Amino acid sequence: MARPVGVSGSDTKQAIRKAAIQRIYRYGYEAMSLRALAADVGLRVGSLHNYIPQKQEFLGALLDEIMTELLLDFDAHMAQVTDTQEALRQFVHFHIEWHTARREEVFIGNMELRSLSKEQYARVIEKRRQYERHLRAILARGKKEGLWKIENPAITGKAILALLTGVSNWYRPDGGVTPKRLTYLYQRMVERMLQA
Amino acid sequence: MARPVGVSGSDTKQAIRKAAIQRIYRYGYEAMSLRALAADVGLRVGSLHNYIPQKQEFLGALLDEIMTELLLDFDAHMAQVTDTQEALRQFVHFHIEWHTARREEVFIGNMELRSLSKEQYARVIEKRRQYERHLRAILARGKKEGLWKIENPAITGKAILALLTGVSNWYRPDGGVTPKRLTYLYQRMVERMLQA
Amino acid sequence: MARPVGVSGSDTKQAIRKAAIQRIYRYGYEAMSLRALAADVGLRVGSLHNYIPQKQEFLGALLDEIMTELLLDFDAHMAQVTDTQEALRQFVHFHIEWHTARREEVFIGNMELRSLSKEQYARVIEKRRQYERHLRAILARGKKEGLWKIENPAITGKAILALLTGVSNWYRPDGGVTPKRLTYLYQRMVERMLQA
Amino acid sequence: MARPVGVSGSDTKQAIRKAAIQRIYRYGYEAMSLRALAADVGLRVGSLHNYIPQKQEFLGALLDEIMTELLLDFDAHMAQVTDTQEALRQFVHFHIEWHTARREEVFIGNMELRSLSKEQYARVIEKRRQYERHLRAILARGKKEGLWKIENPAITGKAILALLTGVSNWYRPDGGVTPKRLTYLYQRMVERMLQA
DNA sequence: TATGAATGAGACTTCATTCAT
DNA sequence: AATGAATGAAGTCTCATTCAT
Repeated sequence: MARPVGVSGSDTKQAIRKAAIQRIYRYGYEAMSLRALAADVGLRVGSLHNYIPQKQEFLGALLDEIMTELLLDFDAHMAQVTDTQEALRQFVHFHIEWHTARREEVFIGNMELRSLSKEQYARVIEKRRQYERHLRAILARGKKEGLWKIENPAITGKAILALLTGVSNWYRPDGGVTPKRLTYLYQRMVERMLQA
Repeated sequence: MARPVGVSGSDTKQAIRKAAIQRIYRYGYEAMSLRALAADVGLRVGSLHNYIPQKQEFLGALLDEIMTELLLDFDAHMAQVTDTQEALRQFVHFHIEWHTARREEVFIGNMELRSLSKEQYARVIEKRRQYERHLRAILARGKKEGLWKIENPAITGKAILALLTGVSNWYRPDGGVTPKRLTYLYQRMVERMLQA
Repeated sequence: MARPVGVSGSDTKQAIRKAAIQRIYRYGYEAMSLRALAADVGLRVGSLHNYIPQKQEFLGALLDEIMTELLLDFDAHMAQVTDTQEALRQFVHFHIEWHTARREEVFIGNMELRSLSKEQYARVIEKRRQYERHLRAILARGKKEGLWKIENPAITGKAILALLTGVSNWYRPDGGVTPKRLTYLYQRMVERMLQA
Repeated sequence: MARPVGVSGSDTKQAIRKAAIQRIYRYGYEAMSLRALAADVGLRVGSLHNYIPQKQEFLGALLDEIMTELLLDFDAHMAQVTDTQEALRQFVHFHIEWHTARREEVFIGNMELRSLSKEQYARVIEKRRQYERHLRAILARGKKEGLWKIENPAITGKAILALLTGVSNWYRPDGGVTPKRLTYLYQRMVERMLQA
């Protein structure tokens, strides 16, 4: 059949992306069949290949985009921040906000690394490390400034990230805790963790 | 064909279990083909079905066993502990130890919940919650005793678990940090997080 | 979209024909995807259907055209020839010339008969037989005139055609042998084959 | 379903090979669907993969086997022959015999070279060239011994092979000409072609 | 005339599973 | 206990074709 009236490929592409994120989040990349994904957006599996020529490439591009957006949003968020203590607070703020607002994406960004090809993995993991470096830089500054007590900066960085990212494992938008409150609680926890 | 000399069924079963854990850990349950698993232990896929009648059931049993062992080991570890502060320290100790010694099992115990059937999920998640309740009980006692400042016990519990469990995402036995030292560092972090 | 400046539909049709011949020659009709063919001439697959409504019909028409041209060119070439010996020489001359100049077309004209529908096959094979009859007629005349020793005219005809057509399997225009020389060599071979 | 009573994999393998040769001969490799091939031997398409893990590899192996057998049979056939003229006669004899007895295999061995991967092609074409070299060696000997008039040995070799191989394009076992008679006719033709 | 969106059929392939041997 | 042969379902992907724009 030809193109239906009033259908734009760009809309469809977005719809596919959204549906894919949902499915990967819920069942995992391997368990996402293209047939089911197509059905989600009202297409037949053959039509999907106008948008997803290769499932594997699609995953790589998706994770790359997620990490790229994370980095860009982070830069924008931190642009004006100079004070180190404020930087840490804003890191927590940003991380919690992003990880609650874009919970699914964040989750698959962490979980489906293992489903990437070697090349894709290298590309995405580098962006992930870059993000971690941002946190470690803040921690290093704070340590130098004598603000915090940090025995092992590498482990402390990993620990804080695990602590914060854990939110995406259980947080539900309708769960009775606002992102604002969540942010506040985690800021306090992190600050206490680093108390001199 | 008859059983080769010197091979016992139980050994094979253990070998399969081990290989399966490795594969699920590395690539995920969906990505583990029984053909490949059979090859790992020197069998053909047909023979595997003497040990794994159903792939799905196998996963359920595996995760159930892991959680059961976790709970049993936990009970044994905590048997003699009465003091609340010591209990927290021992919780961290136990958790870190188990999550470094049995990293792969822990990881798939968290990740592959989504691959379980509804019934399996319910059974396993209940054990998981039970484990969480142990931690929450300690936190509640500490709060009541005025030891710690805990604004939201549920979230604090989730946070501590995320913090600790994160270890299994990056810890490598050959990475220069001993489990003992790791335990110490995390004990300190957790205690500071809860400082009054 | 409108027709780009300076592009005429007829040019495009010729370009498609040429590209199709190349592809069929190299990989075979079944292996020629219309997607790839479209790309060869700078179109998308959808646009191709303005020129090739049906792939199968296209092949039928292509082979029919090739055989028709072969027959027409043959008639033109032989128009003035009356002497029998000269006729054989000119047959060889014509065949070699056509089969080196239009190597790909000749090749697919022989090879892709099996990809035709029954009706197409009947139409094309009839033209092919007609061409064979021209040779057999020459041979028959020569036999009657006592020029050549021919024990089994049918087989001799097949043999000569196989001999000559084989050229299209290995001949390369840049291979160090001119068509003229090639013609001479094959004329001698054929004449010797028929020596009384 | 499990293995039916009285079925041996080896028989099935032979049946598949035979059916594949028939199909490739008739319709070409690209046009041979594994579904159809499976049906030919009473299997479902999935079962075929116990015998044909990869269609492409299967073709490569098939053509390689054909050429290998051709070379082996040739060596056996020529083992006792020393006289040059007799060698040529025996070459024709062998070639005609093989190309009538194993017409389909020979045909696909020539035609489906283009469907091979680069590596497969290299392997098979080398065996083909080896066979050609056998003929060229005979021709060279005859030329040196002054038996024949050969202006361009390379082309003469190609020509003779095309002449002889052409048989597989039209010969039918039930067509009224015995292989013996066919051999005789082609021996005569070839000898005349080379007359000094 | 050209495009892009869609389709349905069918391609090869992988998979978990079954069961006679 | 282990194998090999087979199955059916489903996987990703390709293809020729259609047609509104």
